[in-house]
Amino acid sequence: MNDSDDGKGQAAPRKRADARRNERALLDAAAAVFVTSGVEAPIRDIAARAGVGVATIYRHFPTRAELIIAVYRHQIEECAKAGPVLLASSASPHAALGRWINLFVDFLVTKHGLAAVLQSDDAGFQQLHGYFLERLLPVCAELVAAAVEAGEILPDLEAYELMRGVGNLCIGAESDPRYDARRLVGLLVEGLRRR
Amino acid sequence: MNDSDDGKGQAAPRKRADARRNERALLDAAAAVFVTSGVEAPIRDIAARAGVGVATIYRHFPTRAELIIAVYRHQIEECAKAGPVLLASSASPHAALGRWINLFVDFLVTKHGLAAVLQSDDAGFQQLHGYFLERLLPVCAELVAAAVEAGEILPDLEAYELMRGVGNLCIGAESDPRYDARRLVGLLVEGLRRR
DNA sequence: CACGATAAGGAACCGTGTTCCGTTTCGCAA
DNA sequence: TTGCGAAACGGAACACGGTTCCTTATCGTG
Repeated sequence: MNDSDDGKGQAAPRKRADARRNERALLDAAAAVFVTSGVEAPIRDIAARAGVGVATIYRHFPTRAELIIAVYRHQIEECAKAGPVLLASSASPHAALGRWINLFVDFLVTKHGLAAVLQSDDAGFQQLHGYFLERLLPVCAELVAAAVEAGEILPDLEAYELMRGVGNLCIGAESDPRYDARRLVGLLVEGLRRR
Repeated sequence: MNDSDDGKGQAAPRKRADARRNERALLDAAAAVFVTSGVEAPIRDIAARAGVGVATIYRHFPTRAELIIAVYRHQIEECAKAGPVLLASSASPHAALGRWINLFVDFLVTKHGLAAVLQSDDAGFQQLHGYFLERLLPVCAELVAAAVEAGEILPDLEAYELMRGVGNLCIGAESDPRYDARRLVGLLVEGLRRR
């Protein structure tokens, strides 16, 4: 990744030093606040923690989704990259799929409120949903396809539906000790299996 | 937990006629608005539709959860009552469990936003969560127990977890044609099966 | 019919997201 | 080093929805 490349691809108009400093401060502050108050924490809290005004957040991250993506982009990349690795190193495609989904679940469950916001039908979060899909769906689809080809699972479920289902199962998992999302996801993956 | 009866019925101190009229109007208005705008529709919308002031809603239904419960109470009762019936009339306990869960899913999926709000960790909705649990968990538990006893499913999942999982899978199902909650729930139930 | 209790209505209040605008800071060049 | 225009900033102001408060209207009984 490039230091001043925002990932949009075109020639970046060269940002001012204070802008870069603030962006960094915002990312750090957001990460910290997300941990304690969840990804829906008030904008003002994040701004305060970063020592900037609210408008500065909007300038750098016009939507909350963009801020969330920026904070977690690295971890999401990691997860995406793990797919092919697991496929190559596991005993079977179905096993790889299961392990990869565990990775995904671990990520979601440890980010307070992320799973919920990911499925929100609020317009501002479509971006977030879109980003996750764009980045992780191909990986998931590859694993599913491999498992289908190996005859381990039935070909009747789209990878999209699987990912949404898994995401849904993770909602609220961090705030209810009686609810173990991992177990249910495991059951779901088990249910895919051809019998 | 409940002082004998948490319903409306018995020792009511005799309400005034206009109060009863407004309560009815509110229930009708809420039902209509829930259909078009979901269960999180603005209070003011419901008040306007019923032709009353906002305070009147709070007087009759102090929390949104109470309003939602009042609107859907009848259907929830129906669902609860269907459990034993299905158990008696189905070929096997596992089949009965599957059918009953389908009923539950159908109910949730057709109530815009209800599944989401059901899992919300917002304090005001704990009541709603609590009511569903209180009413439906015993039914589900009975079906699960029967299936376990018949040796059809493994005894390693609490009915609570199953219900929460099913509820979670229903989130957002009404607003995404690519996502079929019924199918995923079916897979989950399939995953329960002993193999 | 009068009067007290019950209920109604809507303005006001509060917290949070979002926008606007005057002020400050930066980076460049003279 | 200083001056200047553009970039960026901060916080007040606005929008919106939930919740409360207080005054007024209505009910129903004596």
